[in-house]
Amino acid sequence: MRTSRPPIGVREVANLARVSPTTVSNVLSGNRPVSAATQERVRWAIDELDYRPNHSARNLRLQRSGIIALALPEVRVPYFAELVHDLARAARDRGYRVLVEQTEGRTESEHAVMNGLDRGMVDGIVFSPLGITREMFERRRGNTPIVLLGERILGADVDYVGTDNVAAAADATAHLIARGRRHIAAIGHQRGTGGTGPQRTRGYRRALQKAGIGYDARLVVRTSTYHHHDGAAAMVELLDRGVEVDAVYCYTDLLAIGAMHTLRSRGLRIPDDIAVIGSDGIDEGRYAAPPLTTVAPDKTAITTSALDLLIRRIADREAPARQLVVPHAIVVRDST
Amino acid sequence: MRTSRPPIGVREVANLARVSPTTVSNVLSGNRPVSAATQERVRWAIDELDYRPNHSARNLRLQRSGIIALALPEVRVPYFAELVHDLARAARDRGYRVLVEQTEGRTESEHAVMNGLDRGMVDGIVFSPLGITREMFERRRGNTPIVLLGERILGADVDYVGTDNVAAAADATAHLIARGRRHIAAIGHQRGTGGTGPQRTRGYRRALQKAGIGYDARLVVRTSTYHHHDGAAAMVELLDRGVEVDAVYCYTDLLAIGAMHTLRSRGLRIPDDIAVIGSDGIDEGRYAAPPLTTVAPDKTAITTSALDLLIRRIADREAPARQLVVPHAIVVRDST
DNA sequence: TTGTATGCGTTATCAT
DNA sequence: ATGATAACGCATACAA
Repeated sequence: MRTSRPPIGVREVANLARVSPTTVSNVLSGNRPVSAATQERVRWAIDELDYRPNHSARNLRLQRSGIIALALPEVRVPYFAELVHDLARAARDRGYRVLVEQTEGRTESEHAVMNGLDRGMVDGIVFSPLGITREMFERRRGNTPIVLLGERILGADVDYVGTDNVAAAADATAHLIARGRRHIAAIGHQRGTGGTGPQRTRGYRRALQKAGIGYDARLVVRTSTYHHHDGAAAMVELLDRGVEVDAVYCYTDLLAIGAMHTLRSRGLRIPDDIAVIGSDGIDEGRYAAPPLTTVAPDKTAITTSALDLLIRRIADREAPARQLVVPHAIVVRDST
Repeated sequence: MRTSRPPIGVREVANLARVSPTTVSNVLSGNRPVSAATQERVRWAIDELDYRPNHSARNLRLQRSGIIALALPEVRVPYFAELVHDLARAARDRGYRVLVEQTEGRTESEHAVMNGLDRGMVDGIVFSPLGITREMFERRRGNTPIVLLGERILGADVDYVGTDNVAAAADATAHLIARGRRHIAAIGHQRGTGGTGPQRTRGYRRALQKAGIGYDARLVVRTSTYHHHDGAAAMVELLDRGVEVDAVYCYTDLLAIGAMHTLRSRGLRIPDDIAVIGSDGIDEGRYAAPPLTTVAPDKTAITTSALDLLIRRIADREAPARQLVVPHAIVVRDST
């Protein structure tokens, strides 16, 4: 079994087919015309020896790896899992494979990603950051092409694809207001001003103001991450504050599902007692109890645009940076 | 900005530090002792030039890429997303990165994975197959180390990590029986005899038999995949068959959550009217309505064992193949 | 402790 | 249409 054969390279194939390595290479790449007869001999030899090109050598020569990295906080968060899925699909169609790099919120990892990982390991990076600042970006070393997702670095000269977080939050909140709710809570705020959290809080406040509803800080609950349990815990905290609440806008679907878990266990009816809207549009929301209303970005647009920008940037590093904003839409289900 | 500097290699660093490329290499790898003074000069030069080793070149030389592939049907299925997460974490600790290869159930993709993808692209593959047969394995070309997950190829000389599917199914069924249920359905069977589906059906039947409960084919529903909607649809079909049912064993948690969705929309109470148990132990189950009882494999054991086997196989391709069975346990929640 | 020379497997340039 | 040769950037065997 598993007998270790000698390594087969273009040379071995060339010898067997009685041609030069160059010709073998050309048969494979189609870079130069090769006569039909020669081509057949070469293909036969390739098959005979079960030759397979060596990726590393080809990379070294071509200065490209055919791999792009997708850097994100955690794959096990469904939104990111779906992102990996979509991007891997789109990438495959364009001849790329996807390496997954989890930052898990570590600043050190985010730095490493910004600085391009190892040289030659990937041709480009699609990066969904948590806490990248403009300063971090500008101190960036290495010139691996990179496209930022979700979190815009204001004023930075960098390719970016995302949604309008402020508008999305305002739309979500307005949706609840349109449903007749007046005591609307928000779950998912985070400290700082740059991240998506604060942006969403801004949209939330904007919608309240537009409707003439006063802002009550006790209705805004911070979370450290965006998992189920954060949403569940935040909802417990919110209820325990004793403020009147008849609706909740959650900054991610996972938070919303966690929050609904708490509501159910407290015997509260959704949406009768409290309406819930999430944000992300993950599949899990369809099967939640009740099915979750959510403000969903056009995910296909995100992945294909990100890939397009990245590939353009790989081809031309001097091209002007582009910022793309993809549309979002409210998917109404039973939770509101 | 983005000015394209000349490429920096060991040579450039060596020149600036007034040493040979060898010494630079040694400073980086620690393979040979280097005097403190020299070391400092080299490090200074590295920093000065912002030198970063070229991955492709190093790979070509060392015949290793530092990347392992995780091949699976779909990342967006939570069980697999959690697998990616865990494996990526474990891999990072051992100096590997993870490339995700989605087969999406295509036989052609599974073949490609079996045959080792491109030579030199990855050092090894962790493969969670859907429809690999023993014959496919034995015709396998290429000798990229591979570890199979979940689905055992009987009699094949291949490294493998998985659970005892028959026992897990029997335990799940027995759990329902212990809860006093007698009309137990099964959702998730698939055609054939080799896959995990048929194995679980076997365990299900075994438990029924042991309890003296007759087997009724109308209680077994096939699904083509393992998504929410398959579970929901299967449950609709099951209820429409008009057979008496007081419990359901679903072959994955996603199926179970989909099934519960149908039950809720039909106004059936869980577990009062129908108890539901799933299989996988995904996080989503905790927040389902009601929280889902499940038979969960020791996921940490799976990922770390798989990685151990793979690394062992990378180091020694002649080592005897090992089959590892990791334990499973029933996590009791409210759905039963 | 450090340096010189070679080759990993491939493709591009320059020749024929 | 095909071949000889060099070079991608690095790490090692061999020398000093």
